Amino acid sequence: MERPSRRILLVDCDQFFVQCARLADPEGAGKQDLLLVGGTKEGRGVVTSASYATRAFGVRSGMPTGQALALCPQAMVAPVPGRVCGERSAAVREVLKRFTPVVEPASIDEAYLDLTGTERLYHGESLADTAKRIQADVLRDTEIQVSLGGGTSKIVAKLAASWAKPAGVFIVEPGEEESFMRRHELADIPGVGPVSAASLRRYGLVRVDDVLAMDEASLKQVIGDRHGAWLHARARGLDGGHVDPVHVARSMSRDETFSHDIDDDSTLARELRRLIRRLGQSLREDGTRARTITVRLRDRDFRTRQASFTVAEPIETDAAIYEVARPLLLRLRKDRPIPARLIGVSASNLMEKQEQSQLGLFAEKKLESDRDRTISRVTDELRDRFGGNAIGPADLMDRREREGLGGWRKREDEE
DNA sequence: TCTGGGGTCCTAGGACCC
DNA sequence: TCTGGGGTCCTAGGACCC
Repeated sequence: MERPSRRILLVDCDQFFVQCARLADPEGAGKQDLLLVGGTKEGRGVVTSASYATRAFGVRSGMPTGQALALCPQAMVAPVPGRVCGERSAAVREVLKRFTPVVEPASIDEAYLDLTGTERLYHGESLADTAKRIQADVLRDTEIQVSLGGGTSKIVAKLAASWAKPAGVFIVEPGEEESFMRRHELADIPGVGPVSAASLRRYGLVRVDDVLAMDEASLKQVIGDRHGAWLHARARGLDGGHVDPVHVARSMSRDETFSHDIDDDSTLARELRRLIRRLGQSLREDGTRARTITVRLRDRDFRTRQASFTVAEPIETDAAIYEVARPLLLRLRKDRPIPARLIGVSASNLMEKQEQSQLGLFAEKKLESDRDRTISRVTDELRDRFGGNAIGPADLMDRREREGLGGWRKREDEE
């Protein structure tokens, strides 16, 4: 028996950061056709999102802002309006949930919807008509313009959305997947980036057509079993993916590119502590703890190095994270002591609080106590109420030192 | 014109255990 | 005294996405 084909939509906000910047600043950015969001004239940023008018000049997102301004000197540069982006993203999601509970946010400005089984509920309405109603509701209730792609798989819906832009709807009917895929180059397929595309090109594989002409066995012989099976399916518009409304974070990270390279160990240590403060607060807000801490440095020459360490018992306080991170930073600096342009810290091996009661029993040394965690939550509340700098990390760390919990602050190299 | 910030997944080698 | 294979965990790096 044949299963009914799935009805999947991808809802994608058009130039999302540009729309948000205009909503955040209606009198300034709101009146600019030529608008770049992200980076500054002087700084090292890149364009996060470029308005459609600037794209006519060859501007693309990901391009250094300086380069974009060279192409389009009249453009206005606006910062990424973080708060507005978060609010509108959540608002769009709420509208989508009115149409189906199966909503999977794929990024801040995209979400997959699975409408399989809603035919009767919507009285046999076509997927295209449902998509148009979603589009109209989102615009009316959030002021955000979206495009929608639809099809029988996530990959088809995703590619269809790019044909729908801007402000359109594009549905690939069941049975039309292969002919739709033939319109594309392999590099258009999500997951085929510049490196894979270049290596496929060496085998004469450029368009989806080139892959459709091959049987799976020959394809596997050329590019390997794993990649062969993967590409064979994608070229036909097939992926194994389901629309999964439950998101579990795998990692959390904070990083920062400096306005000028930093070569001083104590300055780097201070930046690391600032990032850990932000990371720690996010972890606690999320109700998760981490077993693995990774410190990352990007050197002046853009080489990126990282060092990580896994502890037996998951941690969540700034002081404990710093205790793990500090030696990692020292090691990276010792290995290659050249100026750094970026420092980052990430937490992975995340566990929810309920999962972790068994783990700490045999840990040789406690990195944080229940009391530490309570204090750090109180600190979060104070920060929320009185602003980011009300209480510094030193307060907690000094206390640890007084009580002999940490040995890491022996060196006179901080602040 | 020098290259953001936040993520996910995969690979590969070595340690360690059975 | 030498020789296995399998499984899991940790670490480092890289491709890729928005």
